[in-house]
Amino acid sequence: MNNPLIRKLEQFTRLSGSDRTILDELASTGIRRLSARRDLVREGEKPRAINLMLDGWAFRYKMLEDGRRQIISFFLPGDLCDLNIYLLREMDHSIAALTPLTFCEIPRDTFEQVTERPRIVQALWWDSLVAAAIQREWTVNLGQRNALERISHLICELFFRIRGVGLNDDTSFFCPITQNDLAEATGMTSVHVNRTLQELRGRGLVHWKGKQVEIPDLGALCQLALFNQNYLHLDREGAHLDAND
Amino acid sequence: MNNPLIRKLEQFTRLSGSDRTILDELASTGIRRLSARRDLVREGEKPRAINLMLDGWAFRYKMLEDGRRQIISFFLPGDLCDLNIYLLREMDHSIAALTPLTFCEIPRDTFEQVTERPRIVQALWWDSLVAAAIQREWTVNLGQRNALERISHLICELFFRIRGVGLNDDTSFFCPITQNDLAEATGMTSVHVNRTLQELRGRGLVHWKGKQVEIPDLGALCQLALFNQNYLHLDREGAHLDAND
DNA sequence: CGTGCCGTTGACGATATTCAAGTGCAGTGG
DNA sequence: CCACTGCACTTGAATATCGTCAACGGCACG
Repeated sequence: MNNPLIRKLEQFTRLSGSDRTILDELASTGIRRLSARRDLVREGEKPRAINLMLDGWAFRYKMLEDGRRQIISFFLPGDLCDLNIYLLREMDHSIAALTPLTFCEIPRDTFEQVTERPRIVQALWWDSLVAAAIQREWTVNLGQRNALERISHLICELFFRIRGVGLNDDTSFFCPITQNDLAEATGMTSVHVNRTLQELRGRGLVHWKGKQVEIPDLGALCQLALFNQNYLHLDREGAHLDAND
Repeated sequence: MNNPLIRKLEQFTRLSGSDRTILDELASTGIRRLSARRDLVREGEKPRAINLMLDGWAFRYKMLEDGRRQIISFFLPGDLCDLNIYLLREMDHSIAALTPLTFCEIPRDTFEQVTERPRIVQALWWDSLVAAAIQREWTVNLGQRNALERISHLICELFFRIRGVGLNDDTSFFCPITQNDLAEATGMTSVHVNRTLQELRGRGLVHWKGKQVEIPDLGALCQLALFNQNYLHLDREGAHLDAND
């Protein structure tokens, strides 16, 4: 099986054959499927297990009492949600599938097996530090960037992350986000998202057709978005841990 | 010494005498002082150590190339920044003192001593899960709430967090944030922050005089802010781990 | 007694929202 | 095959929210 978690972690450090075996076992326990737009996890529930996304996209969201909804983050294949989440009594947010989704629920005990593997543990730490950095960058995005920059920045981030697990296609990638989702993720209305995408299309920076997003000139888009990829920590920072086999 | 980290962690679980001794030793190594508005950590630097805030406030921030600045989070006494941060090659954000600050730099080796203590390790995990939840809530705040709700929500959050380490004063607390800081934290201009605070004052919900913030009716403020404290996980969720001594 | 920071105010303008209606397209079922 | 339905996307006009610019007052500090 093609394990996107391995692919992602190897952006940090090269894993050994036995490391990969362990991660493959991890990713084959408790596999579940869910159709699009269904909740995997609901706010208020007791957390059950660690979820690992294998195929398809998902998103974290939170609703306000009056019905407003904010998408807090996107989960791509290879993404883990909330290591050690079972320490909490109840979830403070929900997670839903964006597409038909294949994921696995890793029980606490199973997960603790990988604790024996220092290289994997460090790679997982790297991953959660990056996840935290992404959340911080969303704060910056929502707080400081205007509509055009904000949408552009999100597109850049998704492209780099998708490329990290090898699911891109040169200058384009499959992106199942609707304009309404984009609105909920960027804190704008869908009307304004629509107009902003038209502006990007008009400038020749992004061609979003259906679920395929093409970026003819990534450099130009990054510049417009004030996108600095440093927060994704993609420069093989754990190279000194590389396995030799 | 009155260790605010202990105070904070005991919102999760009761610690034993020896747990507290270890945390007191932790909080007495590498003590440093910094005057207000100076950087503790700069974007681009190699991370050195884990920082623990002991006295005074600090904040994380990030600057865009064109000079715009977003405050990403506030650090109060007892707050730790970035466990395992030394896995990263360079910092993707900066941290500065908001007031004259006393903090300690905990080297990697020193920190790893506490790994022997399962109860402390779990409490630290709880703390970092809460920190992540706070960052998510900021995303919701910036994305969905309007100016009045947004400022109110931030005030509610700060009050609950300050109360968690016992630094509040019944219905008020010391809050060294200027209107300009508030603007950078909430993604508004300082002019609009000013007008929003006047509105809150006019409604009798918040009296912000100098560095003292009074909240006459916390319930009413929470209601206006659509504030739900569940994300702070303050209900002693680790009570089953309580030490007996 | 300046100097600088913080808070405050007014007038004006830009950015984004609201409301309402309409298009195109894929999927469903007669 | 075609009507029907629902969803995603699109458009226009009116409006609200928030930003910009510029100026002023109070207060602490040197």
